[in-house]
Amino acid sequence: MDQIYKIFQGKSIKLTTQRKAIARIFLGKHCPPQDAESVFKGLQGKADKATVFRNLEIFESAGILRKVDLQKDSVHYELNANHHHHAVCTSCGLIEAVKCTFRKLDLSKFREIKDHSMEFFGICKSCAKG
Amino acid sequence: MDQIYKIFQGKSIKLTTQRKAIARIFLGKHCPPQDAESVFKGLQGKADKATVFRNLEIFESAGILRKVDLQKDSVHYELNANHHHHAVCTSCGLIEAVKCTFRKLDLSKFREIKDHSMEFFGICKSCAKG
DNA sequence: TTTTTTGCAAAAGGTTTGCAACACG
DNA sequence: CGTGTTGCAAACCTTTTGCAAAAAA
Repeated sequence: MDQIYKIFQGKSIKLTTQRKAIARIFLGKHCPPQDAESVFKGLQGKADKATVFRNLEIFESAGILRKVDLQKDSVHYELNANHHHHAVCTSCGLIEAVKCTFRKLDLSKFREIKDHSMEFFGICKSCAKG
Repeated sequence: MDQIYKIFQGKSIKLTTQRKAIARIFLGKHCPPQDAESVFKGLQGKADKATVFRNLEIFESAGILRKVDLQKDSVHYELNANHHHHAVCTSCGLIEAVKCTFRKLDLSKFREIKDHSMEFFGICKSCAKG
C-alpha cells in the first residue's frame, strides 16, 4: 500500500478508491501486461469500465504504466519499471519477459527517440510438445 | 505489373482486379506502412472496404504483407521484404525506416521465435524545430 | 460449371465521450 | 466548498461476418 502512495506522489492525480484498486492490480508479483478488460474483471465491480480506460491512460501519461503491444485485439499495459520486453506464444498466449538490448540506431530524420517497442512472437515449449 | 503476377504465383490466390489494385499500392516506391483505410482511399472505389480488410489478411497469411504496429488506432501492413523496422514521429506521424539488429535472446520457455516487432517512437527534427 | 470472391449492410468488439451525481483535498 | 472523478449510457471507429450476386479458373 505504501508503494501505491509513493506512485501517486507529486503527480497531481487524486487518490480515489478506484485508482488505488487499479494500481494494486499492477503491483501484484510478476503481473503480466493487462488490458482494460482484464483489469476491469480483476476489480470485481470496484470501478466502471470507462473509469478503467480513463485511468489506464492517465497512469500512462504520468509514467506509472507503459503501453505494450502484444498483437492482440486490445491495448495492454504494464508497470513502467524494470524495462524489458516480451515473448508471446501465439498458440496459448504465454508471456515471457525478455531482457534484450539492440545495437545503436542510425536515424537521419529524428531528433530524439523517447520510447520503443520490441516483442517476440513464437511457440512456447509446452505448445510445441502438444 | 509483372511483379504482381510473380507475387501471386503458386499461392492459390485468385488474381482478381481488386487484388491487383491492392498489390499495386504496396508496390509503389518507398510505400510506408498502410492501414485498411488508407489502402481503401488509395483504391478510389476499386474495391469495397470489407474486401480490403479480407485481402490484407489473406496477403499476410500468404507472406506477401507483414503487420506493423505503429501504436496507432489501426493495424498497418507493409511488403514483407527487406526486413526493417520503423521510427515514428509521435507529433506528425512521419515514418523513417530503420535497420537495426538486436543481440541474441535468452528464452527459457520458448521453442521457436517466428517473428518480432521493434518500432521506435520520438520526435522528428522537423517537429523539434517548430 | 464449380468454387472463390465481392459488395452491401448489419453486427461485433474495443474504446471514447457527454453529463449529472459524487468525492477528494 | 470547488474542482476533478465516477458511473451510466450512448456514440464511435475499426474490423468482422452473413449472404446473394458476380467473377475467376
